[in-house]
Amino acid sequence: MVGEDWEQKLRRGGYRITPQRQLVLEAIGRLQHGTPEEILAEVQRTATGVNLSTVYRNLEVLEEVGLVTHAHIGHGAPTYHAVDDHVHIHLVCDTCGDVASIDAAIAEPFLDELRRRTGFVTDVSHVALHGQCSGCSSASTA
Amino acid sequence: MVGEDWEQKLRRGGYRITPQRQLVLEAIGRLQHGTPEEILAEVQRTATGVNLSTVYRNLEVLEEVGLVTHAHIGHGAPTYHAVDDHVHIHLVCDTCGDVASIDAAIAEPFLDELRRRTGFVTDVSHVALHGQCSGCSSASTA
DNA sequence: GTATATGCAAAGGGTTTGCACGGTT
DNA sequence: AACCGTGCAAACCCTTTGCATATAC
Repeated sequence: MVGEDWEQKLRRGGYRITPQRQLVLEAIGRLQHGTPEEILAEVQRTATGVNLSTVYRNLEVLEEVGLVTHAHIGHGAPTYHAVDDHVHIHLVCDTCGDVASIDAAIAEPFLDELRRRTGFVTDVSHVALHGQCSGCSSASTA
Repeated sequence: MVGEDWEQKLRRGGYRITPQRQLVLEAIGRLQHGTPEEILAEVQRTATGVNLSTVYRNLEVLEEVGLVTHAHIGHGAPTYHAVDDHVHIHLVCDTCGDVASIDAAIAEPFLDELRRRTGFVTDVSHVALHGQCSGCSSASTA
């Protein structure tokens, strides 16, 4: 579930290994992706005492050591996911609210071109595209 | 500055023409892009009495009738801009915080491909890419 | 034993909403 | 005159922070 080296990564960053950190990491692994609140809910299925602010603090730490990332997929809370997941792009439908994922490879040619032209290096896992999913766009065209 | 048909667009949507709506629209035109707070500040250079909640309500209305759009470029407040601006993509540097703009045309081939493969229709003006600008990425590679 | 991490509660930013008044149509 | 829009203030959501306690090292 959670790789063997997560402890290494934390220690290398000067952080301690705590049950809360492990639980947060495992919760993300199980959920695939989730907001801080959702992650807390998942963590609390195992340990009810864990606090929201602990989740926030640990998400920050886990992100700093490269175990998780987050993407902003809408007006509300960001979504966190494990770094070792296959890298994907979020497609957020602003009409029905659905969030789909697609393999990030599809964007590589574009992002390469972008880097060539501007020097900008895109964090692929952080990409969220807004628009309309196929269902909603055909409904509004009809 | 503000096109001639903005009144038309509002009326067609069933909305009234008010000084506040005009001021918000003009402020966005002058700023090119800005958060609700920044737009309020610009509006208040002309009319001090205008309220933040009025700005929020009018941004929503102006967006609904197609006069402005917004993009989320970071953890904080969204950025609004006029629709008749040349359409651009935001490149947000997560290291130095700089936000660059680039003509959206560069993404068209990718977005076309995306639509072909998934049916997802992307709102181009709403795209914000996170990563590192050329300065920061060469600094961290060096 | 010491420094870091946690829980709790309060504070903080950004945004929305209820209500009475004022302005557009 | 009717209804929509505004200002004001309170409420709300999400996130951060101060502080005392607990825990990993």
